[in-house]
Amino acid sequence: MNRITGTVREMGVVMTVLNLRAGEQVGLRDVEMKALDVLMRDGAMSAKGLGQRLGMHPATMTGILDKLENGGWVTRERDPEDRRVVLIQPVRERVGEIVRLFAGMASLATDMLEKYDTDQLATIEDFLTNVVTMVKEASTAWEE
Amino acid sequence: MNRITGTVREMGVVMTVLNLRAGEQVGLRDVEMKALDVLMRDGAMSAKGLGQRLGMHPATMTGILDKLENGGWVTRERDPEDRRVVLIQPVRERVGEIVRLFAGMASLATDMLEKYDTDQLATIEDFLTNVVTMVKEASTAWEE
DNA sequence: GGTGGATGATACGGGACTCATATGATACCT
DNA sequence: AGGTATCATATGAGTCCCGTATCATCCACC
Repeated sequence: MNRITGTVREMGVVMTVLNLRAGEQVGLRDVEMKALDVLMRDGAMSAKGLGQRLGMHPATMTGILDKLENGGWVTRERDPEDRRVVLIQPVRERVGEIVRLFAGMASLATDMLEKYDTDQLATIEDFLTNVVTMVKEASTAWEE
Repeated sequence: MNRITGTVREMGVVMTVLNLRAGEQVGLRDVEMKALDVLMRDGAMSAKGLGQRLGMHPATMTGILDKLENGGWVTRERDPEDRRVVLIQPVRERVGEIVRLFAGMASLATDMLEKYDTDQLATIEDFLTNVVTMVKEASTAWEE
């Protein structure tokens, strides 16, 4: 179990590198790709909502969204329900570039997962879910 | 298994947020904490070696190391074997601050892992190891 | 054992990023 | 209708990142 924490730490390092490398392929930063990922999975949301999801300062979001909008990754539109709010829509065809970027890794991943039986997959999924909730708790514990 | 990839993606997002939040507690960035983590686990190494481990440009490393040295996180010393090389030593007492920062999460983690039996732990560890090698391969595939 | 070409780290400067604060528009409450 | 809260953005200061040039050092080869 100590080996597990060591592997998790190493995973953190290699994922940082992965995000760096992947980002330079499309001219985006880690947090910008994460923004697109969230938008693709959760759908359009307000600039503020997206900023909270990513832990970014509101003023920083403006800059990020300017860049993403200029690059054709997202569009901005006023929320008709509340005209103060700007809804961010991902441009799905464009974001497909990133999906293709990770296509190689995705196929490696499916190959890798095929080696596990159903019980093992359930264990893995349970573990990952636990990690996500744990990390979320730890993050919010530091909000001031 | 599609749920697993979704959870992994979400894990990427929450880890980005975690690193952001943890970083602002000690005034460091993601990559700087990763640098310290690598130094703590692998021991002292050259500036270049560390830069390659983290996928950072050499010139960027100089700035990062200046900051880490000023903050008392690391020391620089010439390698007697090859006087071009600068060996980076982590200052262990100081880096302990970061360990303490994650102490809460670490204890949550051990609690969480206790719920799994030996076989399940082996599965988890195997999975994590596979992820690390997979991510490494994907990263190096993009080097130009 | 001296010389030319590699290699490691850093100085410098330009461009990009991040954020605190202030501003303008809109919604909500009474 | 008036006052306050909320959302996004403009602005400017500080920081970060990297391409290039530079200096010191090593190594291979003669």
